[in-house]
Amino acid sequence: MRLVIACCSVDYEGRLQAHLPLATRLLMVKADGSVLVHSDSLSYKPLNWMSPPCVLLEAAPDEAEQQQGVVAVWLVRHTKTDDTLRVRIHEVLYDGTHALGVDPGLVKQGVESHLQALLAEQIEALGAGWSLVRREHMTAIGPVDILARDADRRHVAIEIKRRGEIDGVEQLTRYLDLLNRDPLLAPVSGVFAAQEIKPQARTLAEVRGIRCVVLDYDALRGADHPESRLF
Amino acid sequence: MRLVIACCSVDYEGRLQAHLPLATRLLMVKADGSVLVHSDSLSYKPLNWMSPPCVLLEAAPDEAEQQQGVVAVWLVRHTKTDDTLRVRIHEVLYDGTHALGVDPGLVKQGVESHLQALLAEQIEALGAGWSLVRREHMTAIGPVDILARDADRRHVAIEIKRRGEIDGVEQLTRYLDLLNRDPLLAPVSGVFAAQEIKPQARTLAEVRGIRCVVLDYDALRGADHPESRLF
DNA sequence: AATTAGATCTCGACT
DNA sequence: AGTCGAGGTCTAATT
Repeated sequence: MRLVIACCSVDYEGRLQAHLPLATRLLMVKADGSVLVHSDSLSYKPLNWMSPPCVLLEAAPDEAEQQQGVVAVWLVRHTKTDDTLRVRIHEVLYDGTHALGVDPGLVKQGVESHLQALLAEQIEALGAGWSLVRREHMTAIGPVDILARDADRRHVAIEIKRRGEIDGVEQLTRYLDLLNRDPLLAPVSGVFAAQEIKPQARTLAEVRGIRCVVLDYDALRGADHPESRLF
Repeated sequence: MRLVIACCSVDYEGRLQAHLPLATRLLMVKADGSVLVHSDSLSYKPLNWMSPPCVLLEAAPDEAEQQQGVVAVWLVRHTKTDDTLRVRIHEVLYDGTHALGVDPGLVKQGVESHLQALLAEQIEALGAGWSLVRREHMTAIGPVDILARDADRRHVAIEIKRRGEIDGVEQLTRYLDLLNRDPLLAPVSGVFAAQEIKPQARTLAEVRGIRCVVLDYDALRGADHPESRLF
């Protein structure tokens, strides 16, 4: 990884056009050729960047650029889309290269798939006498997260989100429309389950007769496998 | 901005739990206190991070950590949510601080708002005799991008996206349902306009009688204001 | 402060 | 290669 602290201006042209006026920034060049331009605040997202696969060409400034004080020009070009990033460097304050090696990568816990697994194993948390039919029940327009039966053995389609918003209700509605056309399944009711449900989503769900359930991840995990924490 | 190249392991606990095994990485500490952990590949996104507002506490390793070769521990805590990032440093390969100053920020061109402005000014691009009623026409569930009239003076609601996907069609459908209940406006037809329309979105739109239009940003810009390019 | 919709979304999984 | 859905989404704009 090459790190350069430089006073520079940056222009991106590709899916849109973007311009960064002259200022001091961090330029990060990664082993895969990708380039990130970071300022000293507003974390997470670079001000400007180029994703791999791309190539970095370091060129000499032309006469007009030299007169404006440009000492080097980086031309970064995406090899598939021809998006380009042009960095005009006026002053280099630091330039260092460090060997980092391959990263073993991130281990995650607590995402939607875990919620789905936990709820499937504890389907009776939605009501006494409920039973699981299957996870990822396939339909013509995609898989329903969980298909279950209530205490009266009637089918229930369950859509699970970490954050329940309006498009999740729309998605569940499409599944319910489809499932209710199947005489072997109908009538199928709906449950919208999430760690957090937005007011608009709740309102739309209730209008459509879909039950909303707020999930407590820690409670589900604790009740199910108290010993299974990764950390 | 402080840059540290170090062999380290990282643990995040907050909205989920995440663990990074021991490896050499770049640690970036910004002026606002935020911390980013970057590897040498997979651009754009840090492996792990902490957003402001947060505080970095540099602590001495405890005995168990010392025996594992930990020479320093960074504890980064979000001051509102209590999310924490724990960086255990085994070896420091570089540690430098650079003053960058405030960044003047990014200037963009070519995003959805530009598309909307261009199409509003050239509404006749959708058909001869069409006229603009207004942009951002307000409804009870939010603003419709463009409300127009066709050659027969009938109302048309236009939803604009850079990439047209299924949720955009759902959004327009909700607007149309609502607008068609207003006797002063009904009947209102729909146009789904985007630089790119996904097949599923197109199919759903056509089933619902919504016309799909693919927008050419360069053509719209060129036809309207050939002299107004920012670059 | 809370909510909504856009993003050069990115990223991974699956077809 | 394209498509779809999730994300510690992030981020800016608006209420």
